[in-house]
Amino acid sequence: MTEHTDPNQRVADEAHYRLLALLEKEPQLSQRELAERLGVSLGKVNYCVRALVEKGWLKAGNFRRSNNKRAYIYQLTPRGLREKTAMAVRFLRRKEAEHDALVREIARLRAEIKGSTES
Amino acid sequence: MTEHTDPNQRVADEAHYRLLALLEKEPQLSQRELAERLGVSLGKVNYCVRALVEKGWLKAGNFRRSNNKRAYIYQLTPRGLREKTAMAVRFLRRKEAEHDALVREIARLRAEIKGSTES
DNA sequence: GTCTGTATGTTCAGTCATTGAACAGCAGTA
DNA sequence: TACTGCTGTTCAATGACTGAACATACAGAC
Repeated sequence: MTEHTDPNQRVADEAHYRLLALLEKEPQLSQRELAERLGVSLGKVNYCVRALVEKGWLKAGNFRRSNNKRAYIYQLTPRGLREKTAMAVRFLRRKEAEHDALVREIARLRAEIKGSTES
Repeated sequence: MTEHTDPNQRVADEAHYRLLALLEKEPQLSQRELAERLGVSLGKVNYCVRALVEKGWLKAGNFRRSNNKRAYIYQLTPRGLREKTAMAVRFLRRKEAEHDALVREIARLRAEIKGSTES
C-alpha cells in the first residue's frame, strides 16, 4: 500500500464527510458538541477539523458572537461544499452495496435459524 | 467498564459467529484458509479458534496425537451448535436494525445530492 | 484594573484490536 | 537422512481511537 496523499486520507473518509455535513447545518457547534453528536472522541474531531482546515475545505472563522468564549465558527468553503457533495455520491454507492450485502445476510440468517429449529 | 466475562468476549462477537458458521460446513479448513475466507488475519483466526475451543464450543480433532496429522478438524460441539444458532438470532435482530438505518441514510444521501445539484 | 470561573481548542500517553512475518512441529518424498 | 510443504503458534509492531490534562482567553464580579 503506497501512499499518494497525506496520511490523513486513510483515516478520514466517512468521518470527514459526517463532519462537513453536520457543520454545514450547524457551524456554531464546538468540537466537544461535534464529538458528542458524531459519537466520536474530542481528539478525533480536533484531528479531523484540522485536516479539513488544512485542505481548505473548512475555514475556522473568528470569534463567535453572543455570550460564548473563544469558540470558532466552522464555515465550509465553496470547495468544501463541492467536496462534501462528491463524497456523498461516493458514499451513496458504497451504502447501496452495503445494503445489498445486508439484505443477503439477513436472508441467510433467517434460513439458518429456520433450518436449525425444525424438528 | 467492569468485566464479567473473560476478555475475549469483547473481541469476539461477530467473528466467533462467522467462524462457527463456516466451520460447521467446512470443518476441514485450515486456519490460513479460514483467515482468507473471512477476510481477517491468521493471528485473529488463531485467537478466536482457541477461544472457542476454550469455551467448549469447538473441538479440535486429534489434538496433540503424535501418530496423526498436524492439521486439525474443527468440529462444532453440540453446545457450539446451539450457541451458534442463538448468535444467529441475535445477529438477525442487529442486522435488521442496521438495515433500517442504512435505508434511512441512503435516502438522506439521495436527498442531499439532489438538493446540491439543483440549478 | 485584577481575579475567578468557565468554555474553548490542543496535546499526547495509553488502550485495544488487528496484523503478518517469523517460528516450530509433523507428514510425505526423494 | 535431508528436504519440501503445510500446519498451528507467537508476538512485536501498527494504526485508529480515546479522554484526561493542559493552555488559552473571554465574561462578569469585584
